[in-house]
Amino acid sequence: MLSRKTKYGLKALSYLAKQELNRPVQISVISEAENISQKFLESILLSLRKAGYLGSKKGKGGGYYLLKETRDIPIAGVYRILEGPIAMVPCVSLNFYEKCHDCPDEHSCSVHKLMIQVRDNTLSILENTSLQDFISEN
Amino acid sequence: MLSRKTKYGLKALSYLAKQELNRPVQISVISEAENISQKFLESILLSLRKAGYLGSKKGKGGGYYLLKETRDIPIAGVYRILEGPIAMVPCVSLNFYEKCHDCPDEHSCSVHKLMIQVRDNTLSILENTSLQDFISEN
DNA sequence: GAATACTCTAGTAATTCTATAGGAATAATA
DNA sequence: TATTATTCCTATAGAATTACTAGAGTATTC
Repeated sequence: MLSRKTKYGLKALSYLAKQELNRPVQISVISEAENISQKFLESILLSLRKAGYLGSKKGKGGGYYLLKETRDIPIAGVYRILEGPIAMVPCVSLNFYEKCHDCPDEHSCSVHKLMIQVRDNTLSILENTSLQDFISEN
Repeated sequence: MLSRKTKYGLKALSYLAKQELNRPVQISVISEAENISQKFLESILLSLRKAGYLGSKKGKGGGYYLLKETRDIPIAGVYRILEGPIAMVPCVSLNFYEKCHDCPDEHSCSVHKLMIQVRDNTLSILENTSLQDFISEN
């Protein structure tokens, strides 16, 4: 299941994507519109800024805004920043690979094979879906 | 990411599926073969038995054994027992539906739509993969 | 310089995960 | 019947993660 962090992050991004002009939107505005704890959202938006998805402006009239076109933001990247690996087991992860502690040999592991399938499938959706598809109607 | 519980459960099932005769296998044998804590495995196998996947026999010469043909055990069901919902958000789950606390209206939620796609895709893999495919070579 | 809004570090409460402990119940066998 | 092997069941505990919260600090605008 998706953590709230990721869900909130996606909702915030789509909120920003829906703005007509790409003007800074304050955290408080997004948090109210999307029913998200303001302080929590604050930390989420900060991660997204550090990852290069958002820009920010301090002071009066400040806020967060998208740095790229919505078409150029695949969901996969956002997912990795907020949720972590897309793969279901670390030994199958492309970006966060780790050996499983209980498997002497990956190639003989039955779970391994199945999870490669699941990963490739999920990945193809998340990689091919951009924030643009995400906000368009129907 | 998959919990260890689910991973261990899948490994144990595939271990049982690989047995030539469908004779009871002791927990201790599986736990040693698959590097799983015996007590932990005990509780996992118990859940699988209660869910109707395994039969058990007590006393000397006892153990666990599969109740169905490997072809008739789709991974999806096992996943639901051990891991829980397949969907990434509860509001999109078929078997564990729950309203999201932060969404006044599901239909206007951008996350909702995407997660239906992800769910359908993952589901089609897990539903169409049986324990049989799982243990066959390559 | 006052008000506004993001930045950053820490901490904390709640929940879930990963087991572990210990004994009761059951079955086979000597 | 006594012994031994095995599952069954309940409870609990430590570790890790999640979901926030607090508050001081910094930059910007008016």
